[in-house]
Amino acid sequence: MAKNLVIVESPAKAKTIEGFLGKDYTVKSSLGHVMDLDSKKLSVDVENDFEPQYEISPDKKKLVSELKKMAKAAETVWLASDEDREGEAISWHLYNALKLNEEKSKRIVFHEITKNAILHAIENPRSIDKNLVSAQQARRVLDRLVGYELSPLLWRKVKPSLSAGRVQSVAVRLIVEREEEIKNFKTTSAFRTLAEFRLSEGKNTTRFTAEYAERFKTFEEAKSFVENQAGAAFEIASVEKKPGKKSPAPPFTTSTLQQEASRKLGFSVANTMRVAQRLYESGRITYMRTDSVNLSGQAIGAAKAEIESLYGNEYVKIRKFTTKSKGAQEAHEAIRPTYLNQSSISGSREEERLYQLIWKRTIASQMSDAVLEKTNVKIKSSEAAKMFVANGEIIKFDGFLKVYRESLEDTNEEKQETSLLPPLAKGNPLTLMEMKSVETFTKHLPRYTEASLVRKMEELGIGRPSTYAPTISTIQRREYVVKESRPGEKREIRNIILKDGQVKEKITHENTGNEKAKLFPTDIGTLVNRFLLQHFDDIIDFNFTSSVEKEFDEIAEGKKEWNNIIKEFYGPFHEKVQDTLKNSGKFSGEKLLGKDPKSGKNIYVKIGRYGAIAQIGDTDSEEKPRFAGLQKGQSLETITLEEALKLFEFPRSLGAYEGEEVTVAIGRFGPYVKHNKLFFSIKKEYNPASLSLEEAIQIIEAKRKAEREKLIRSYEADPDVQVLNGRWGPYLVIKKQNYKIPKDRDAASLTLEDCYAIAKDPKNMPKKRYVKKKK
DNA sequence: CAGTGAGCGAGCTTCCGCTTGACTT
Repeated sequence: MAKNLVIVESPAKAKTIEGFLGKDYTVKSSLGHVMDLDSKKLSVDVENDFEPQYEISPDKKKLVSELKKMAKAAETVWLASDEDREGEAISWHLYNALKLNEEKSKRIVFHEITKNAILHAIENPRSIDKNLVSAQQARRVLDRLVGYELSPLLWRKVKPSLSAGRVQSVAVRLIVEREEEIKNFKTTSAFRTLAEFRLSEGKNTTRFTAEYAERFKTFEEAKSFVENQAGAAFEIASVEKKPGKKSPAPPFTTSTLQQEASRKLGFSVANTMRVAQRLYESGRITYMRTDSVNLSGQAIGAAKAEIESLYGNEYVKIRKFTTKSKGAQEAHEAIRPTYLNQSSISGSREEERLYQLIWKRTIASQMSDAVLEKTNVKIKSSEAAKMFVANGEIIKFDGFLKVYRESLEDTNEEKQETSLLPPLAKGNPLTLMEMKSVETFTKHLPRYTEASLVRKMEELGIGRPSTYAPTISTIQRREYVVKESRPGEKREIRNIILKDGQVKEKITHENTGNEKAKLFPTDIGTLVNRFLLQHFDDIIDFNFTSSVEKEFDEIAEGKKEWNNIIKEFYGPFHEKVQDTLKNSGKFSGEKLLGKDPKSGKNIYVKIGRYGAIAQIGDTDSEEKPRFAGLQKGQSLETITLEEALKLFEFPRSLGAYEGEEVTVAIGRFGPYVKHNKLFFSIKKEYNPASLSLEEAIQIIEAKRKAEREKLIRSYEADPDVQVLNGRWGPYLVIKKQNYKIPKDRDAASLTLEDCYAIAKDPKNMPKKRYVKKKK
């Protein structure tokens, strides 16, 4: 057994470090936290100074006992978890879980995974920083108290299984409020007038575009302006040249990597992290969960050498970037290639593309500025009060743009038009080729994508690199928000065109409101947000996290006691929870839509136990109300009385088939046809509202046919065994238990013995995915 | 997810932040 045991957080890191240290060192990883609060209980003693009740995490029991054994045999245990709040707590928990003591254990930290940095760290050990551990404890306890008191309140007042928390509830709030802004946005239009010119004299026939400095509010104004330009004379009034420059973006952090991979490669946030993880594990890139833009000295040196050899010395510019995002803890480097001399790697297509993006961004960050020349030209018309303006931009030196250009963020701002300008001088007469006044509409703020939501959260200091992707998944899994693409609508655009001395009007079309993979709030998300805003606006305040972070910092500095901070928060918070529990009724978002014209009963929509429902009749009337679930795509916000009434037309009888009644209805899994106690789901091609008996029979017969073809083999000797054809190909059933059939076996020729053998092999057991919700 | 879908109603659900797992049916 080695004399020294070093414990880091990640296995990939452990492997690298073991290579640096001699045979006297064994390097192991803790795989993150090893202790946590029991998830089944509150596990915080609110009566007793908020003492947290930690336990060894169930999935870490084996690992901890293994580490304990190794620690016992070792002379010294080096606790080398990351140098931040969470890392310090991990070391402290290891210290306790492994039953270490002061003499036997040492705390070390390093910022670079190089031999020198590790050796230096080992020469300069320290002890565990208890204040930093207390700060982590405060963070942990606060999140538990908020999450585990608010969530059950939601179960009681809104709907079971919901959740709320310091981070996720703010993420949902951002999406809900953006949607409200969009709903309240009033589109207006104005007429932009663009003119295409060329020089009247000389050989250069390059055309260029200029925009008139005023926008017209009405079609009439625009039209009379354009008409007046028909006989006008144009000349260059001024030419102004200004130098400009562009600088490269800093190297990637988790958040910026997620944004760029989304914009440039179309990756979801979760996918980016999955691919980056693989690159990290295969030693291609540095750690992918980081908020640091810092590059190690070694990396900068390698980047410099690479740029020099690829593009030349004039393209090198060494830069030190500093992190400006709130609450950054900087335990790691920026995300960069491990070996900068590899501009590409071989792997899966996704790995190759993501790697290349990281390589380019890192290299570009150490390259020269791009040098630009911006030209602003003003053009005078003899018949107009204001000027036409043209903007040009030429790149005099490309610098970092040779390698990488950051994608533009999706905003509602119009991009300024620039065009390539011919050489122009003051006084040059111009010939008007064409003039167009085009109706343009104002745009609402864009909806969030996964990646732009992460950007916003980082800006607000909410969440951490390790939680961005999981948080985005959580709010979708809870059905607070949905990621969707929606087609836009066609919109008419009025154009006024002046060409060859004639003014014409023309209608063109544009597609507007088209959304791709954007986040939309659901009814539940909107309702929960409204509830939290009404009762706990302080918790979902955008500044809540940053203000508690300040307090955590003071705990870390030893200026405050962690349990006092929690006490100050918990008192009023808990009281509000109790008060809401007692004095506030069900929060269902109930809305009266109108009256049923037939019965005169009220029609409501609201959120029920399983989601959005419509209700006909009043709860307190003698006759019980009837309920019907809303269809996919319908929402409390937008459903009309007519649509709600239609929901009550189910179940509907279509007539008889084979002497049995055929009905159509809508269930938990969508519309279905019922016949002779059997269910047949209705595919999207059919409309359940207008389904005819003929169509229903088609559906029934199609399913029967599939059923008939389902049986591949059965065996007389054992009727419990069947080989069936399912949605994913052939499978085996023995006594209602399903088994996979290995790919190299021919399903149709399996003997009964083969079937038993297949069933015995545990590899063929169906995977029980973590199906938490059974029903 | 290898068949589901309605009435009863007990028991369950939940946070954030560290890390990878064992697979893709």
